[in-house]
Amino acid sequence: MTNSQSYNKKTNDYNLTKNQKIVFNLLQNSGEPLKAYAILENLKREGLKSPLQVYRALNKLVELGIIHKIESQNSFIACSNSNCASNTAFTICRRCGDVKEIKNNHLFEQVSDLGKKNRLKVHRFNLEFYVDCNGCKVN
Amino acid sequence: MTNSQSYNKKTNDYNLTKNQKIVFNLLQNSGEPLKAYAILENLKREGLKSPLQVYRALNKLVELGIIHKIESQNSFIACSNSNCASNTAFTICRRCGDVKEIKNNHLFEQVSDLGKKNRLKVHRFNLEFYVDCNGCKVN
DNA sequence: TGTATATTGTTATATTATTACATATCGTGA
DNA sequence: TCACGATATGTAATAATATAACAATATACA
Ligand SMILES: [Zn+2]
Ligand SMILES: [Zn+2]
Ligand SMILES: [Zn+2]
Ligand SMILES: [Zn+2]
Repeated sequence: MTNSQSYNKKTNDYNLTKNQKIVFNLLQNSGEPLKAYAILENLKREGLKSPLQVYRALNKLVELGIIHKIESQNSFIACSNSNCASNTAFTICRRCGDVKEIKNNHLFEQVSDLGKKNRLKVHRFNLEFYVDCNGCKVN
Repeated sequence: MTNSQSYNKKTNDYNLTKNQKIVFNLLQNSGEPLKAYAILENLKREGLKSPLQVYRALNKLVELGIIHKIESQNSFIACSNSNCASNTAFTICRRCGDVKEIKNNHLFEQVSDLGKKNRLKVHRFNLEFYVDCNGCKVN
């Protein structure tokens, strides 16, 4: 790749299996959060037939840290951060639900520091800022 | 009350209705997160009969900020913070699921500052530290 | 090859949450 | 006091999300 902004994680980087690949590709191409049953609908043409096929792939991809679950939406989004290391930070519009992953290493360090200062043995964290997004702010 | 640590929010402080009161009291007495259908089971003796009665009460209590939803568990816990103002911070044990609300005003300010520094119009935030709790750390 | 591990396919089922609609209660101003 | 709108309740049905159980395949690798 010529440009770090256009870098996308490759499915082969992780030895993904067939189902894992097609689910991951869909999420990466979508760029926005998708729900499991929406993914299933989308991928019926690719041969997926049951929810479990989708959930199994999603669970594995979450485990690898290359997608994240937006718990409050039961949706899944491809990681757009090359190094979030399973720590996650998002903005979520409280009106339209638009989700963006925060890419700010300084913020990640500061949140980790907050955990340390509170003497917590933090394995990972998840931070969600509920905001008015640019599209909704004006209304 | 003689002691701020023993202070519990009173149902009457919020003009709660009958169903809201019994759900809130159960959560406050429990002290740990409960799931909607577990609440329903518990409160059948109090006359609750349908999931919707529970969900309606829970939604209202969340809106008031006196309980919080732990999204990753689909569970609900009474707020143990007198002033979280709908911002929330928790530790969640990644092994046993034990949840504790963080009471550290300084932390809340710092996280709010992180939002401001990122030029976000933050309505509220939710921060989850996935930890090994004291009971599970030794294992 | 043999064997353990991981993945897949499929059906059924469990869990979580909302829609729809009828009824009742509460607050407030005429 | 009454009328009215807003809020809360009761109930049944159903939607949306997720997992259990089990058989069959594929993969890694000693
Ligand atoms: Zn990420
Ligand atoms: Zn928006
Ligand atoms: Zn709280
Ligand atoms: Zn624990």
